[in-house]
Amino acid sequence: MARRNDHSREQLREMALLASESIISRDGVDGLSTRKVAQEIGYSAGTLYQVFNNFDDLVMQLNSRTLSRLQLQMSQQQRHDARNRLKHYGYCYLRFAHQQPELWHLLFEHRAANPEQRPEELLNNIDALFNLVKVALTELQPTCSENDLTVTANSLWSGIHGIAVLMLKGKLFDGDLQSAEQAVNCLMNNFIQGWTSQGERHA
Amino acid sequence: MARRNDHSREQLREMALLASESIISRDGVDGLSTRKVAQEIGYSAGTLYQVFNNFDDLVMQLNSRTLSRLQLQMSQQQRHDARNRLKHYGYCYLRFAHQQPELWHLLFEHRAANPEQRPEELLNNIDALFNLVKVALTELQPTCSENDLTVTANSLWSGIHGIAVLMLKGKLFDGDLQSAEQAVNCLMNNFIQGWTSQGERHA
DNA sequence: ATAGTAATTAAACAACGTTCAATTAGCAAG
DNA sequence: CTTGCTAATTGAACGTTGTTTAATTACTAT
Repeated sequence: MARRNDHSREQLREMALLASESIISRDGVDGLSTRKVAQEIGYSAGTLYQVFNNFDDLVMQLNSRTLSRLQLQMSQQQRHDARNRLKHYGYCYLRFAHQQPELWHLLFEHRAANPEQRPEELLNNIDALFNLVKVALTELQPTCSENDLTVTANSLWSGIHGIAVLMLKGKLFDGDLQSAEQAVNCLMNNFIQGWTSQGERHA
Repeated sequence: MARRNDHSREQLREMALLASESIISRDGVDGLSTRKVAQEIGYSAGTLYQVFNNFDDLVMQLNSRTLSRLQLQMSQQQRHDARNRLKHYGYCYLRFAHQQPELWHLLFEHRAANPEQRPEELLNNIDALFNLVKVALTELQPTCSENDLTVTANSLWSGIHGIAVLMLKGKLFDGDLQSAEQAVNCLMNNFIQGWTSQGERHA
């Protein structure tokens, strides 16, 4: 029996999340289980329920970490030109999905039994990510209304997300990064070209 | 014990797939199980393995049906104008996802343990769907090369797919159909506008 | 009718998330 | 230093899951 003061609750949480990431990188998303995590950190499965509400809670907290890592990668090395910055965001997103397909899959494809218990941290990180896109778009069209901006950012970024999804799904883009990057490039170029072309705005 | 000549193999398959769809619409994707299907058709779980290689095989065959239904919806009521046809495809795709979220989720989000055993029928249906898009794009740019056409169709359709994914995910677009349609409209307008604008092509 | 074949089943297996009574460790008071 | 209380930890149990297999049963052909 592990002693009671060996690790604090916070340490336990940290260990469990770390172990989870290790298990996922070894056995894939479907290889993650409470019993494996428990064994890896030297506790029994029941103890995990002192730290997490349930399995989905563990996954959510894992996703929070993943998302903030992604956000970090995207927000660093800012380019001056808004156009190139948007492209950079798309490539970052894609590269992240390609480098950590399992964590990415868990982040965007996991279905919680009770979606209501999504931690705020995760929702905030999503918002922060979308704001990066909106800021860049604003620079391209300073006169654009807030509402149109939101729709446009949503549309464009959904597109990038779709490319990442289908890249990992494997069939489209031969599942390789380069051809997916080509798709991001194509989408970005045409979308931005259309959006900034004189005449009517298409929000 | 169900009698041996009560149903042919093909009938059994049909019954199982029908029962599966019924279970999914009642209990959701995660409510689908071999035992439930077996019970619903009056056989034991083991018998299913005479008709399906495994659970994933059943899901794949279910997905084939779903996809061909989607393809049917998309290919009917063809509009003459290529631009409007593309939009129609997008709306169809979105509406289908919205009306049958569980089957749609199973179709695009299910991860087979062994992805190699995807039935050809499913792959063919995917190709057929993409061809609709490519044909419409060709009409917009008859001089476009086959390679550029493929990249463009992939990019555009991935974008539509991404919107559908995030609509069902619930957070973006408030999870409602109307605002997702707005996003499709935005993406389509800007993308097509950019792609058909004079000057450089962005494949 | 009987022998042989093939479909069907029930039971078993391993693994899953989750719960809970029992146990044990740590701390505080006497 | 011992005793008693509290709370962390555990192992076993429950109800699931997909899948396999030995035994049984139903049909067919001789």
